[in-house]
Amino acid sequence: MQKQPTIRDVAQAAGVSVAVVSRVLNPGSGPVAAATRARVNGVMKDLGYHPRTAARELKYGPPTTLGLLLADVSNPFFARLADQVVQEAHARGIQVLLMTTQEDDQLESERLATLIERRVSGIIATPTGNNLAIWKQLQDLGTDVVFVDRSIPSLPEVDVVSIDNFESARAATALLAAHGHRRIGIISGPAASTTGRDRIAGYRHALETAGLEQDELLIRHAAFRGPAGGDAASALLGIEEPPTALVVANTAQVTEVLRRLSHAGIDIPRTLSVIVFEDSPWTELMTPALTIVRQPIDLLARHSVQLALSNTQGRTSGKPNVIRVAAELVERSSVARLQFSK
Amino acid sequence: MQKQPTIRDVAQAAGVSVAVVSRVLNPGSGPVAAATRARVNGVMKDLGYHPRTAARELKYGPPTTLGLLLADVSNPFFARLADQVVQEAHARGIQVLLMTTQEDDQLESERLATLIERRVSGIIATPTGNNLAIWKQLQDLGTDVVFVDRSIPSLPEVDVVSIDNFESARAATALLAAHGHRRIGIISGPAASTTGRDRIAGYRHALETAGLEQDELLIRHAAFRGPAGGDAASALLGIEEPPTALVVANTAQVTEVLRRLSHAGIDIPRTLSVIVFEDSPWTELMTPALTIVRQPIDLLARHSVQLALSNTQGRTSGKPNVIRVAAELVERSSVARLQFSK
DNA sequence: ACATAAAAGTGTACCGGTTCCACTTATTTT
DNA sequence: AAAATAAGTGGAACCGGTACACTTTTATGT
Repeated sequence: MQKQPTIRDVAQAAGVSVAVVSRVLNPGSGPVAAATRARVNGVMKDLGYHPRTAARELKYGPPTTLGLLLADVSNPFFARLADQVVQEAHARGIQVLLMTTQEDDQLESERLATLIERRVSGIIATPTGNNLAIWKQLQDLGTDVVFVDRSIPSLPEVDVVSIDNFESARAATALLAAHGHRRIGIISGPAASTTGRDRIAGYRHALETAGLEQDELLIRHAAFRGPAGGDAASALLGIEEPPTALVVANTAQVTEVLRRLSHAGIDIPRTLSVIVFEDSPWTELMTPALTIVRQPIDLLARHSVQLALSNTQGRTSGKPNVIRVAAELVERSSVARLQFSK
Repeated sequence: MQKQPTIRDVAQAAGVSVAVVSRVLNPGSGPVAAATRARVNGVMKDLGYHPRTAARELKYGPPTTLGLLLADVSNPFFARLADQVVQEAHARGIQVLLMTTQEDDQLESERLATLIERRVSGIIATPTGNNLAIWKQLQDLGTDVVFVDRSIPSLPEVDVVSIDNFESARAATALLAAHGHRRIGIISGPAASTTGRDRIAGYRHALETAGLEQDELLIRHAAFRGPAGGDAASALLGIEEPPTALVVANTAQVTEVLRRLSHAGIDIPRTLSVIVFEDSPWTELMTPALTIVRQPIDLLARHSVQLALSNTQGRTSGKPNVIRVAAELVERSSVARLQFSK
């Protein structure tokens, strides 16, 4: 472990002032003779000098770090979002501080406190729905906050990037209705989540349009974590007149639901048609290949990063941006045409 | 956007010196009267004051940030590793800077430069295998470097945490041999990667022990990215005497391989038994449920974080730590007992 | 050749915390 | 009651860069 050289060590070794070294470090900040520049660069290399980001940041709060606060990263949807966000950020020379909330508001507030102390220039987050005061404070502090995937209705001034949840669920439900299904179940996210609610709304709309009766027993809200999805599936199978089709609109619970269906001996799509909100390569490898709603994660990531950097990169738009990108319904083999049985 | 209050603003508003405010901020750093502490805390809350991490870090390089440099995060294995690492780090009050290399040494070197400038206390990485000089420099600088999953043999002084690749591949191969298979194929990682090589070595050992002939045609190295896995699968199916069993030891290529097998009309396990290195919930939902090698990701994460923080947290062990945790072979239904055909 | 402008380089205050040391006041010891 | 000790607080240097104001050197124009 060697002692780290500072800019003053470099200046001394090169026989120039620190100001010149700083200029070499930041091209464009002032004139430096070519010979001097070369000499300083040589000394920096010899000494193994690297400027400290922390010292730099002290002067002007820097748009060089971005907070990414997700529920978790084990969920493939969030994982791929994180992957894309990191790539987008790196392409702009921005670093990403990754944090998870585990869907816990207490943890969320701790993470947010850390992000405040670090003075990150922007935050991309899947909010739990609480900690309103902190979110507001963040914005007052000038931090660009972007909610991705979900939002908080009582914070309308925050930018949001998500898929069109209403339309996605509507389209999925409509597809099932078009295949003759009259009893269509849905397992969505918690009623407290905007995604959960919006998808249910789209579902209801599709039923209405198709002239189908709405049965509250067919509508299930499940928590994002734990066995909630599986339990909802079991409950759905156990009602008097069980559904012949199911929309699994809670991405985090897709495998739980499928596991339960499998254990219950359900034959997809013969006894139950299924559409899932999930875009893992595995969905195509299943027997049968699953019909899915695919979220364009790359677009979500690109827009999120862009918005999270907007204030600092100029474009101080007055109104909050709400970007809804279209999801794609990919038809495969888990939806059967229902024979009119009665 | 309000102007951010500094410690001096707080001091003035509370009618004390900055030194006192600093002591309030860092309990244990000096005496403060209870009444004063309360007053200062009140002012901090009123002003919405939050100390800047950057300013803090300037004084003493702080063990408060850790770099996590992975190939990518869309691969579920890395995603879950990232998830666990973040949790472990947070539990210790450490933040995680997430970066990806896309398996590209150029990108890797850029990321490493950034990590040096940020003076992170530790780095957990899946190295591409190049950039030896930079890795060495990092260590000289006193950064705790931990390679996870893979390693670089020419850097024996770096800590490594991984599963026992040799033993895992040996056990998987031995299981297939025990089921009567004599033509066992393997698709592993690139020959340049330690995981790729170690797994092949374990495979060879199992064949030897079982008294089976080794056929180089049955051994395939595939890149981590792109269609390499699928191509290897096709090649394997196309040889004169194709295998009756296959070990997919390249986690990143599992779905690619399965997709190709599926397209080729292969019936698992009737015409081909399969064992994959992968532990997604989906493997259990496949038809048939896949026999897998499960990596204890939580252990990998825990040990990695621990080692990455070891220097700063005391324990300046002299020799590099090499931790190999056992992987678990989970038998399900994708391995068939081979009838003696000839 | 001389004025003038541009280029190159220097000194130093500053960013926002932390910490050492000096100093004052209260408490304890003998 | 005097001396020793402890508690509470303030002043200022410092961490490692950046940037402004300023001086010195070199180039340009007529």
